Amino acid sequence: MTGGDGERGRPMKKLKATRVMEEEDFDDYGNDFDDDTRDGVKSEREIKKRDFTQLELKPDHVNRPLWACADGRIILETFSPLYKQAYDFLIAIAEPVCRPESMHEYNLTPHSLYAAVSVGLETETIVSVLNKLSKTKLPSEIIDFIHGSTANYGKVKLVLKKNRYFVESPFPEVLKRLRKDNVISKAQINFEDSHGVHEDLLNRAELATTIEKETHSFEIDPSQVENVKQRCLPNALNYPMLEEYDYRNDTVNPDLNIALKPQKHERPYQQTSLSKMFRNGRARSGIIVLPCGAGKSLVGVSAACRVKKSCLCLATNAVSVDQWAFQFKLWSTIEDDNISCFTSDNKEKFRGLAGVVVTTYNMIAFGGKRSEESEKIIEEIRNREWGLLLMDEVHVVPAHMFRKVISITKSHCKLGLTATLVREDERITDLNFLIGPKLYEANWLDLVKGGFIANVQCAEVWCPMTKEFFAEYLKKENSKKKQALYVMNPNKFRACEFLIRFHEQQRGDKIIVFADNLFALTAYAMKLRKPMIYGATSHTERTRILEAFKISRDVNTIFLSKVGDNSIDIPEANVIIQISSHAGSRRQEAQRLGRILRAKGRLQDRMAGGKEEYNAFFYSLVSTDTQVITSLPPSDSGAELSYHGLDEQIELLSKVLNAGDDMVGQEQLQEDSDDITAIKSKRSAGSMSAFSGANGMVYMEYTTGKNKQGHGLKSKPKDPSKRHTLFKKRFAP
DNA sequence: GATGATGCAA
DNA sequence: CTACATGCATCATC
Repeated sequence: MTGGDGERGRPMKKLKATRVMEEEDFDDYGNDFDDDTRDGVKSEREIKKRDFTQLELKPDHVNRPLWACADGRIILETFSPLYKQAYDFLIAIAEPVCRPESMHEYNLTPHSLYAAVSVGLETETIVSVLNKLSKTKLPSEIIDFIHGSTANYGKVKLVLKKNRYFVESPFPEVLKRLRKDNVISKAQINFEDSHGVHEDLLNRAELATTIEKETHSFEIDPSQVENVKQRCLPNALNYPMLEEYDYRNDTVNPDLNIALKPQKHERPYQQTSLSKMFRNGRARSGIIVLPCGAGKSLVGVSAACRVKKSCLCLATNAVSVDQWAFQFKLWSTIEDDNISCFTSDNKEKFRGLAGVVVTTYNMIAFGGKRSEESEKIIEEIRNREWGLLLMDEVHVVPAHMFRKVISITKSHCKLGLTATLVREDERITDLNFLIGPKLYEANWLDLVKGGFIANVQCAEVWCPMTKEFFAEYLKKENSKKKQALYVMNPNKFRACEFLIRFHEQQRGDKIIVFADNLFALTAYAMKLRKPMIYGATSHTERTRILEAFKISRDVNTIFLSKVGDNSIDIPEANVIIQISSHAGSRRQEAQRLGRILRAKGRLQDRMAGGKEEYNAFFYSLVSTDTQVITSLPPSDSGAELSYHGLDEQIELLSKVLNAGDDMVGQEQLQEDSDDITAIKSKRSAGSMSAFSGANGMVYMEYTTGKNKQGHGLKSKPKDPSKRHTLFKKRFAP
């Protein structure tokens, strides 16, 4: 770790190999140095790395909350009185690897340290605070690593001037070194060393300050900006380029008349995140991580209000675009003339010198033929110099889209907003250099405690396959049929029905049921006579159903396919039931979880106090094939639920088996779903107590909201004392 | 001018 | 890998 670039890649690599508890992947920056190719060697070294007996304990180690290991790993005790301080500190300097209940693991990486310094922590502060918190004497490797990773920070800047990009530094030797690099030298436009530089471009005042600071610079090809930035990252040349926007002294770009409305105030954590972005009167590019429902849009609008220059706001779809425009008008004093939406069916062009344009990533990055109208507006967007590029839901946009967007638009400052940096593939690997370092990540638990987001009850519901279904399941080769059997498991259906009834009738909740499988979605929705929305549902139909869900007391449950993951906004819902054949992707879960977090924020405002109460629920129904129920108990207690009788189940089974690969005819689906929306949800006065003891048909594994916190979505605490009081455990696992 | 079907892209 | 969903453009219809 003390050595060159090759060494630097190692802590990350190691971590991947040793990861046991979770598929958390924060640290892969495409660093592919692989010096341990033979597995045997690897594991031996691994064992040595895990041997901490050499570490020197401080005498008062009991009072200190963490261990810092020579390989850059940091283990934090969550029960320490200093936990809170240590947590805040670690989140700023290291990447979270794994956060189970009592011990958290973090990893120091060049990137995490880069992010730390970019939000204002100094090298010596990092070392001394870490030392204070550590139970052991800090290994010299770690100290060297921190120094090495932070020493070059701030030496090089990327500056946008009159639509041209310059690499600037007060250190000529640094620039010289950079230009020796292949990628960078190719990107350079003017070869003569431009001390005093581009005089033609600068007015006298600018020139004066340039000379005063003795700044040296060279110009680079705008299309190569991304490559140059990447070469400068910690894992390559290690001169990460600072992108700061001195917006107050920008006399080139016209000001935008915008401010926060006087009565609107940021919440503490929103202020904190903004304070990371705006330091020393400058705006820096980066990513802010806030849970859905914690008010990301206010952060975005606030940022625009501080910069007071033209702002390009990008969202994932047209619905989102309208919402952003609405948020701007809601929170800020922006005049209607100065804000415009740009989507395929709403092409407003803005007049005036400066303004806010809200559009989609697609619209900017679209490669195909454009309508004449679009072409004009796009041209306008290309040619403009944007003060702020606001990028929403940065975690769902593929990297290539960013590349395109960032190379097409010219912005002084980029702010990425996201609910989670959890990813399932490499798509957002590059966010750190495409946008900037993570500036702030809110602590979920703090927001819950503060009543800013919902206190979510998360439960995994294990539904054993019935004998007949499981028998067929084992027989089938066709994976499609297998999946159908899995998801149509009658016990799962009954669990779903039970949960819907319970929440509708006992608590008056609003429920969303997610099913990725269209066959299951339609089957469930039709059997339970609930409205559903899926891809083929028309736009008008969607709004009709959502409106009913929002307003009507009779429509309290809706079924959604994947459409609901991104594009549909349903602030009313506070219960989610997931029917997935396989455990859904983590990102998807986090996203869905976010839906109900938002809702509850508002509810919680209304009913102050009572913070122990759960006010949102997240269920994941899972078919288990590991245990087979030998016979369905013939008790009457569950008779009000569907598929109570064996006959019914057999009938269902044959339906599932007979459903061809084309499943059910689409026309019929369309018709039926139309009917469903017209039908009022059936209310029966059945006693709920009958269900809660029901037949031992389901085993409910319950995980606390606390453990779902942060990135631990998949953790399964085993403590039975924490089970939901609602459910009585019938079978031991 | 809204609405819907269709094709294309990624 | 497939299934599902998306957004944009164009043409046709009411």
